[in-house]
Amino acid sequence: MANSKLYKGSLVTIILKLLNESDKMYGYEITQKVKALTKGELKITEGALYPALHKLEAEGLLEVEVKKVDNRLRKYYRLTEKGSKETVTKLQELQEYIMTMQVIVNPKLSLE
Amino acid sequence: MANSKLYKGSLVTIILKLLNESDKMYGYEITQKVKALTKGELKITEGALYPALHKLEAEGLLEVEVKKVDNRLRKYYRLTEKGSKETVTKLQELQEYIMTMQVIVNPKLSLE
DNA sequence: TTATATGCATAAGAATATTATGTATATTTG
DNA sequence: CAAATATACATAATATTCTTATGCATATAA
Repeated sequence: MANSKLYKGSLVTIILKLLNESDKMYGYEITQKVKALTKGELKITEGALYPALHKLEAEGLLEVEVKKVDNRLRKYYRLTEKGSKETVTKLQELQEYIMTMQVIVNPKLSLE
Repeated sequence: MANSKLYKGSLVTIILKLLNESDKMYGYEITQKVKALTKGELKITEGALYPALHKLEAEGLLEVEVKKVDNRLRKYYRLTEKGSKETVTKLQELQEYIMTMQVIVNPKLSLE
């Protein structure tokens, strides 16, 4: 992915969340969407994205539909039911992660 | 570290921030401090911590002072000036990371 | 006296990402 | 019109970071 090492481990969460919003997306579209949303801050590399998509598919979280558009292939991915559930889990984990880090970084905060 | 994969990449930020608050700390103390702050949510493993401390020392961000307490060794680490500067950078990166992820996760937000 | 806590360390392996390629078509630019 | 850039997928080699498993040693609690 990009610059700060903190993004390590976030890719699956990002993919699942985007698919949860957009119904179906193809790989290249995901890279462009993230670049646009983050004003170029975060650039997902193909070497990370495609293997991640394949793994999510193998795990049954995504399903694929191949289409030919403008004489070029597109592999559209969409969440399975299992993928939708996992999305909820991943988003909860992200919120927990953020809260935990806030507590460590801001000594005035504390967890209940 | 622990459970959610999101913590990957966060260890250095955590170490630097804790040392920035506490002046000097030793390894075991760091693991206990994090466990206490996060109510057990996050457990830093020794296999991750000690190599990280050694690396930060090798990079000149930390300096060491060995002390014998109760007949047991303690290696106290404290930030160098370079380490203090890097702490600021790492905390900024954490805030950026959190903002970026919020934008991706919450479609109603956007970056300026 | 046996387990747990304190305190350090490293090696093997897993997981995740970067960098570098490769293939192919479409479109923009000089 | 040729060359560069954009679109679209893919994988292999390498780097980075962490988990798990060990190992050593002393102190304290059960």
